[in-house]
Amino acid sequence: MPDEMTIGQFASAGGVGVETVRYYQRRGLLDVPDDLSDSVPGRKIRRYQRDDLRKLRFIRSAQMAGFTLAQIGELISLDTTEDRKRARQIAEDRLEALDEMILQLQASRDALQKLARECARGTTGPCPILSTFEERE
Amino acid sequence: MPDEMTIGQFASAGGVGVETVRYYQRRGLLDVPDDLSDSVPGRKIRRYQRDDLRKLRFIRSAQMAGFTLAQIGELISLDTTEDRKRARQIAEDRLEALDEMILQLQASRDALQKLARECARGTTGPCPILSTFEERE
DNA sequence: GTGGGTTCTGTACCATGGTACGGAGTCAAG
DNA sequence: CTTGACTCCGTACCATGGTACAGAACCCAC
Repeated sequence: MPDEMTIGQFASAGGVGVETVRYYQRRGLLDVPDDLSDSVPGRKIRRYQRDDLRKLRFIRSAQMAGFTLAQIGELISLDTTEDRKRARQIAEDRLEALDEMILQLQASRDALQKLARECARGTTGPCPILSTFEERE
Repeated sequence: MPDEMTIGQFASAGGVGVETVRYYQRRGLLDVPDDLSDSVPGRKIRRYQRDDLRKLRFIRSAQMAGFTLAQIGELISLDTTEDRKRARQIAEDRLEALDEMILQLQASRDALQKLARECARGTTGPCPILSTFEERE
């Protein structure tokens, strides 16, 4: 992976499509690099640095953690500010939501496993799909 | 909760809005009850039964488990058929995805907790937000 | 028997997170 | 010095999962 990347290399290094990179730029999550009119004069194509990649990967990870793009935007802008309190607040809110989500998912997981087992037992008649998710509220 | 419900009672018993019920009907996930022209002749307003509620709650739970409405539709239709194999397949696929999701979420959880702790320690300077999600891939 | 709150039907609109496309410019290899 | 791949920019389109009307009919209470 070269140190200066074109958008195509950058996107695939981050595991996304070129269009997605541009979308994140439109959303203000990634910034558009070097103004390409100044600095290196002969250059009309933008280059992306490792730092951009770091940010892009952050976006993907945070998304996996259930943050929306809007929240991710806030996190990124907090990264450079001094507002520790706000950053911590966001993290803790998400932490709480995440814990709840994990519990919920685990319950669903168990229900599904039960379903798979029920389905495995015996070979005729319908599986009790609807009842699998019942009485767990 | 009465045994025969109007759509409004039905929706709130299921924890959704009336429009959502209708949406699920349009999607074919819930069926539209008794044709209201035949059966009880004087009646122009549909009634929902406990069984419908069971289905509605199933939909919500399955959604929580990460199923899309399309998959849920398939599950529901399998519930009454004999295709145990297919039902089991779907359940197992989702089980796998769910396990992965839970792991991912737990990793994110840990990263976030770390972030919150970092933010708590010391009161000045930015929190290391971006780096929190780093090097865990 | 007249309100006011539901219901029914249809169609329109919304947010989120992308994906696609057209047309022009750029760049590196042969 | 052309050709083919990639970039830039704008705008349009997409799927998912709803949410919001409008206009008419209904139903229950007073």
